[in-house]
Amino acid sequence: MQNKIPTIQEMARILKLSKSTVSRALRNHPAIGLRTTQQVQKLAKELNYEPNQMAISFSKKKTMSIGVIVSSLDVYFHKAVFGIEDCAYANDYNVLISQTRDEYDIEKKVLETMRKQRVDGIVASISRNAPDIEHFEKCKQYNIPVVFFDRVPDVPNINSVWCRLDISTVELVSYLVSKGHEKIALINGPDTLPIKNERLKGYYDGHIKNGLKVHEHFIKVADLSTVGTYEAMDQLLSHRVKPSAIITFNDYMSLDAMHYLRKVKPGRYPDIDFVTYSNLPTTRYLDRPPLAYVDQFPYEQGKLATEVLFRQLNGLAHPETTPPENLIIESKLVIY
Amino acid sequence: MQNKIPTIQEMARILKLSKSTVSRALRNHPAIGLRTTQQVQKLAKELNYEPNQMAISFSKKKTMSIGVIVSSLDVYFHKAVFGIEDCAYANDYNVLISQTRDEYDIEKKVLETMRKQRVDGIVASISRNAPDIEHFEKCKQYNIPVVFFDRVPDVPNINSVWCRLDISTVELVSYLVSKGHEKIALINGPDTLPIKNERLKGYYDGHIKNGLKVHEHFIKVADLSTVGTYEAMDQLLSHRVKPSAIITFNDYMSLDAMHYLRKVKPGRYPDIDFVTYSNLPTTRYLDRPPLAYVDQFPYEQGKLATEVLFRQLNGLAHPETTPPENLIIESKLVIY
DNA sequence: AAAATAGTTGCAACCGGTTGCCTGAAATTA
DNA sequence: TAATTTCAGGCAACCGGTTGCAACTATTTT
Repeated sequence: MQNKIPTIQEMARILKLSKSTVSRALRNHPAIGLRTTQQVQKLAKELNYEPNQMAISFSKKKTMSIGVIVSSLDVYFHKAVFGIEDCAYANDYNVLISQTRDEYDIEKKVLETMRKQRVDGIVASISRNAPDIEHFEKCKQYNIPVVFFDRVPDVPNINSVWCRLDISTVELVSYLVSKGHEKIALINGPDTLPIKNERLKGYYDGHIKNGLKVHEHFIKVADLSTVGTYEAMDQLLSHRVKPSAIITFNDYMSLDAMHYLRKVKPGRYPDIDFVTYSNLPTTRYLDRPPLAYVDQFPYEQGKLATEVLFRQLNGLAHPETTPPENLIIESKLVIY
Repeated sequence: MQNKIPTIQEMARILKLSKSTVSRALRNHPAIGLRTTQQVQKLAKELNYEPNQMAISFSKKKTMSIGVIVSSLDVYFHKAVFGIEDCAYANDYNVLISQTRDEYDIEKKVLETMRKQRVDGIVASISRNAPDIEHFEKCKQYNIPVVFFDRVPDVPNINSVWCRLDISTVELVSYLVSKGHEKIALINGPDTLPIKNERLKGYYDGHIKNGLKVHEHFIKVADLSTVGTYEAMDQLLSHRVKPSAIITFNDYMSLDAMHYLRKVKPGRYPDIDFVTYSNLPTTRYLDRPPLAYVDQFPYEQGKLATEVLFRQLNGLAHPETTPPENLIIESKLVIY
């Protein structure tokens, strides 16, 4: 009942040609005559021939697909994926997405799966609690280039694209100072080893630049859970000296922090101004949204990282003339 | 410099065995002796042998991967993808995700790509404005089963998993009535042909059940843009008789509608209660969130759809005893 | 002791393309 | 006219596994 799926050999049989000729004719190989080429392409169209991608991948040792590893497809990385897709599709590549849920073990597993699937290259943002990147070592052996983005491990000799936050954080502090704030707190994310801690650096630099003294108890670290943020807020606010503005690690944290201040303990403390990083589109619907945020341009990061990846892919044959690339883009302070 | 990637033939050469023996030994084939099997597996471990998935896919005509087609990886479909992944990974399958951005042309393109990649099966939520599903026809020829979920075309003889909304919508109306509302509006999504319009049905049924008359001007249709929602709200509120409660198509729309009422035209109209469908986690941070929402269980839908897909995949050899499945799950009214 | 059986392993085809090299015919040049 | 070049197409190996079947050895049965 079901139609047979046409293959090259089938078409060769029909046209009484060899399959190599058909293969070449389909790709407009110059060695094949015009008449033959047209004949073959006509038949291919009639039969709805579609090349078997599996066979091509196998024979060319190229899957024409790249792997993307992110912690989670939240709004932020979703934007990054769009950038990656746009670049990949423009190069006729497919995209395989895997989420690590920020767990090192899952990251190792999905990386292994991708290697076994023989993706041609990988764009990755490492897990927050990955202690190392040795699991990426094997990609070298398999000649699979890797470009890290956004969360970039702090080791030499890798491809990376990331968005520096220190300068914008200084601006963030300056902005708050210009609004009259002098007691500025920072609730940072977990302090994991392989990733740079630029929010903290910018926080210090911003205080120095504005001639403010840093109060160490204004600096808190929270895991990224709601409860963790509540605890950090609790500690922060239980101190004698209370901040008048808080810089939070990201928008999810700012939501929790604001919620704690205004809903969990309403009226207990004077209101506080918030500023944050990245940006959830839904934040703008809040009655009192954060005053400002630092845009980290996830779309652009994803796109750039993929461009780097393709340069590495094309340069695989000449590794000596294709050194690793490390691109840094500047984040931007956005005031509502 | 780079290590060679070990293959079966390489190991066969080292052990002076045939490659078929090595191949079988690696998979614990009973016909292979214990000593040989152990020997082979020992060497495989030493060499870090990893089977070439491309070669396996090619020779078995199975890619061990399924395709997922959704309009966008927003929060809602993101949950669905988790359900799909959980089920797929449990069956040692990989997942390829593609977003259509709700455009028919992109849907056709990604579907074609997946077919060329020879995914073993597809789980799809069709684009909102897809006029038909004929582009899925070719999957039959390629023996690629398709399971539609969430947005299910209303045609016979397909696999589908969806969540009925009519009963919950009746409950939604009843809930609002119990809160004293008698003038209840509905801002629905675009009325596209292939997908059932259960919100509207439930809206009518709910009015009948509660002995309320339906005012046609309380029923609006908006595209899913912010501006579209603003316009619908504007029309709704410009009428002499104003609603005291509004049912919105989804949470994004409720955010825009509330924003319009409270921020764009503040104080102009008496406040209105909102209820909605699905649920953004960030909604709870609003000062006046919707009172209730209808949970559509995207995770469960995704998981169930994938289970159906695997049953279809396993039944491919016996299509006569594997009829299409159509599962319907019940949505649930959740009151904050 | 011959025959049947069970347990191992190898041979070779196959999956559907790609590609280096060869061949034969036609066209051009010497 | 013979030699050379060009053009068009075919042959066969290859990518790295899987699999049906044959073959060989050792053991058991008759």
